[in-house]
Amino acid sequence: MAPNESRPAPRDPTLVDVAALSGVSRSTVSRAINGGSKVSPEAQAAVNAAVAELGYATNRAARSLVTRRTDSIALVISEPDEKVLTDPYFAGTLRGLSAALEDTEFQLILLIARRDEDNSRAARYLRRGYVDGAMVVSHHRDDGLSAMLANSRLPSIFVGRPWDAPDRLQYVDIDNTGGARLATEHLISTGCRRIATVTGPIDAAPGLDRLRGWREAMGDAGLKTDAVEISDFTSMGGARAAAALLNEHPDVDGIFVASDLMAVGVMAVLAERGRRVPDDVRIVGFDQLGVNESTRPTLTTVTNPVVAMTKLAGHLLLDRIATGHRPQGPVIFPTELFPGDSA
Amino acid sequence: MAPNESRPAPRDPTLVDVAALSGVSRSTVSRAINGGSKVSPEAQAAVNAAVAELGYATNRAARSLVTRRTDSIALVISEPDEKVLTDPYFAGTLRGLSAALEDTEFQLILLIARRDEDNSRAARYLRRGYVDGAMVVSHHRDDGLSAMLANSRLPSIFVGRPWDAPDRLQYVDIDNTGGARLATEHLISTGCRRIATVTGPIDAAPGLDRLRGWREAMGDAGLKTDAVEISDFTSMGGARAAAALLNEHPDVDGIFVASDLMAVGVMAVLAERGRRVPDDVRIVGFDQLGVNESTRPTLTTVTNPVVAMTKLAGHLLLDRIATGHRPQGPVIFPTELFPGDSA
DNA sequence: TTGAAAGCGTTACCAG
DNA sequence: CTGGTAACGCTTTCAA
Repeated sequence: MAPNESRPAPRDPTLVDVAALSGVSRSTVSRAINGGSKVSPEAQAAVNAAVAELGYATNRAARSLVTRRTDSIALVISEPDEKVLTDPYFAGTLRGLSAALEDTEFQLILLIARRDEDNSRAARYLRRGYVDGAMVVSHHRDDGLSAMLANSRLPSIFVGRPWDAPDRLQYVDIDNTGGARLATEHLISTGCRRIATVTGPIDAAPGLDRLRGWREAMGDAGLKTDAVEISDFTSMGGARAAAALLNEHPDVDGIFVASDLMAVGVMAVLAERGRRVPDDVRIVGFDQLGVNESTRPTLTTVTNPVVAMTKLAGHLLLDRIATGHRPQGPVIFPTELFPGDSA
Repeated sequence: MAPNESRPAPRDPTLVDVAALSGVSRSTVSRAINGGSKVSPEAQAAVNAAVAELGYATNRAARSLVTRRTDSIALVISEPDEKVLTDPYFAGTLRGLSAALEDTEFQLILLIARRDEDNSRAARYLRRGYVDGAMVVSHHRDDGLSAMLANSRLPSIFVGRPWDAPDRLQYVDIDNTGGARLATEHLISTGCRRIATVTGPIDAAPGLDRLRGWREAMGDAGLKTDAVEISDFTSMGGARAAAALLNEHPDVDGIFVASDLMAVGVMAVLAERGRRVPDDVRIVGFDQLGVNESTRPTLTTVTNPVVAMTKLAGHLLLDRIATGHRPQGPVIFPTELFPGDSA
């Protein structure tokens, strides 16, 4: 090869190249590539062959420019404290959405909205039209996400009931209240009478709902509902809450901890103070995302089908994007008590 | 408003609109928007005002079409077993990269490459040119990622030494071997003589290197290196390994566990079998990503600055994308022993 | 069923 | 420093 002829500009193949090689027009190639409606079998075959031979891949930007779609959807995580990202719950949402997008052309764009900075960064991004849809998997009262999306044309779905306009926004959720009831009733049925709860952040729905479930069950049983520690879904937070709890209510004999991660911290403090689980204090957690199996004793907990739920949420979102349907009512997943040795 | 005049096609504002409003040409608007070189202060101001008034946002697709950049970078996670995604390590990589992209126009595209499926899915995606760069944060011998990227023009960076062509691929890493030595030497110095190790997967560099560090330290001290359990970085895996270990080597008095998550499982089994930590068996973990604080006793471990490391990796990658420089040599972060009560 | 042609909104080159 | 003009690669009418 002559030195100067050897580098014919390593340009990626385009539609034109495919058209040339397959002997049809650009238009036909385009149709063949997208679902092939109104394309003769011969043309289709020729195009397929050319695509394979050339290693052709559509230029998303060019397509996007004309279709006005981006083929990408955002997973929005709004967390004030970065540490929280450590929760296996988020890993679950990632897996669920990832699974839903698996056989599609959609790509997953991760949007982490730290609240301490200008909280509109994520909102701005979403509004700019850089994604075809948004799935919000964590969201707090003051992040403005639900209000913004309720007033936007961007298809969205919340995992967990949104703070504003839950009637106009589509969401999936688990039965947090029911799950918390289940947990609390289990403690009651095994003989606990002085039952406390360690809650998640109460500026978000899950924290609030699980607290409500505990209250309801306690009320129904005629038990006092004064032993409440508000925490943050982290294991450190759980430890702090447990310490406070033992100081203020030394007589507790059961604790409903609103997440397994917090329960780890609670159990550690209990062990430190010489309280045996379940003999002295019974514990029920919430989430069943793996950590419940690695505590000693293993944790009795409430199931939380995050992966299935976010996968469904992903499908619902894709569906809305494709059909343009209006938001449907919420889908609520049931929860169950998951047996362990801590209660 | 007359019914028919009231909907003037709610088209997003474009460069043309901005140009019209600010009284300059499209070209000038474009320059003003991108770094404003060769733009008079007046023009700049006029454009800024128009942009603000119109709420103009660049159309990424159109820009991408001509610049041939996508302004997005992929975070690639290649894990055979989905469960592993639960590791706080991944949350750390997400935070690090996310932080590096924070003040840029780049978006983070998450690519989860399950290995059981056609393992080329991720590779194909990367090769198609849909991202400007890739950061691989988990990678195993058979996933083909390192070989593919070594032969590709796509700028990439590995977090953790790549399996193939570590000399041609850029990477950042922690001193796994050194950290493991540190841990093991600490066990030795506190009097342990029968020291086992529970390793990570040995088809990936961290698992291998931490095992090597243990071997070196043991060899230097003239101790036997036969108590090795190969595991998988999960806490369940750690539990299984511990059970096997206690059966085969009941006389162990120290264990270097290659990750804190596994250490949780190990400690649970130890507790079950009535072995006290640290009195009967001393434990040192690896990672210090939070879980070390929530075990009882708290875990002595080795620091792993994932967030800082991935953040730096992100900057290095952006730098390469911007300048086109060739891959630099690796950057290795030192590790330290982090005190706890388990050793 | 096919192809020609007209954009989609931006950047980049060049002359002024 | 500025503005005109030509791409960038694709989809989508509209005729044929």
